[in-house]
Amino acid sequence: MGRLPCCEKSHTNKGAWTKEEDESLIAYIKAHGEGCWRSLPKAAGLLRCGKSCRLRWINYLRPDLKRGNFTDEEDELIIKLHSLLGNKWSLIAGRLPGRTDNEIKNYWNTHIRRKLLSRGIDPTIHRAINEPNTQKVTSITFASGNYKDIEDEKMNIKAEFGTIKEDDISSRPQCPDLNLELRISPPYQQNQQKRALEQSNTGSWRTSPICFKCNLGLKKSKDCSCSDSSNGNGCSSSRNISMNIAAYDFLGLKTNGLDYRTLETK
DNA sequence: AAAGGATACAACCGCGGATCG
DNA sequence: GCGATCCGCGGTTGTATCCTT
Repeated sequence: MGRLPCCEKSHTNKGAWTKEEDESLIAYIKAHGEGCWRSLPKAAGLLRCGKSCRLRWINYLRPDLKRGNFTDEEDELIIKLHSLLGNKWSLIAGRLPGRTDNEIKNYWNTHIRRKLLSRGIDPTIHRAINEPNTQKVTSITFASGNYKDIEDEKMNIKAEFGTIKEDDISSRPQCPDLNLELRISPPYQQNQQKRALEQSNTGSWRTSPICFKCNLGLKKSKDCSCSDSSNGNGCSSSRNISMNIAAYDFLGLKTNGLDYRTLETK
């Protein structure tokens, strides 16, 4: 069964937005707020479909958007996040304040892909192009990370999820470029009580009730395991959850004064 | 200076998941 | 439980601008 069109195509404008249309949209959203995109065009007096309005607002008109060139810092962050998340542009955008998924996607396709290719790296799998691709893996580079911290982190990840094989940790060449073959599985539940006790004593990150998926911004995932957290809220109310320290260290995001813990996912 | 190609990015399209009645 | 509807995402396209010849 096909979907109904999102709007009456014959009565809508397409193509580039005019200044007047922009102004109408901004004025309407300022007065009434975002949301209800389907009815917004009519209410705002725009001959556009709701999706078009939403896109225009989110990608171009929102006042908190950061226009202009991407910094090297942002470049590297995008590469790291892409190596971990793949083409999940909205999740990546959620870690870059003032940037939109569309902008990052375009930037990736026009700049970063080329940059990686010029470095001899396959932008899809984040591996050297001439390296035999026996297995798709997620590569994460901690260029500025402390190696001991990384080793601790690997042990912590193992303890948390119980799914990284011992030889993955001990037998890898000891180099700062961490190449984790991530195996995401239902979290390790057995020690939750013990960890809850630790939390009360130490406040340690390992005791956080927020699951790994939520740390990655995969809220409301069916694999989410923190819905039974002590406050009863779990991921469903975690729109403003700060990334816990472990996760953002793990992602290599704690860099150069940018505190990504404060960022929201959309 | 003009033509053609390359690049950048705004906008569109179709799909899937979430939500509602 | 099911269909209808809405929203958001990722891929793709269209077009303006820049660059090269």
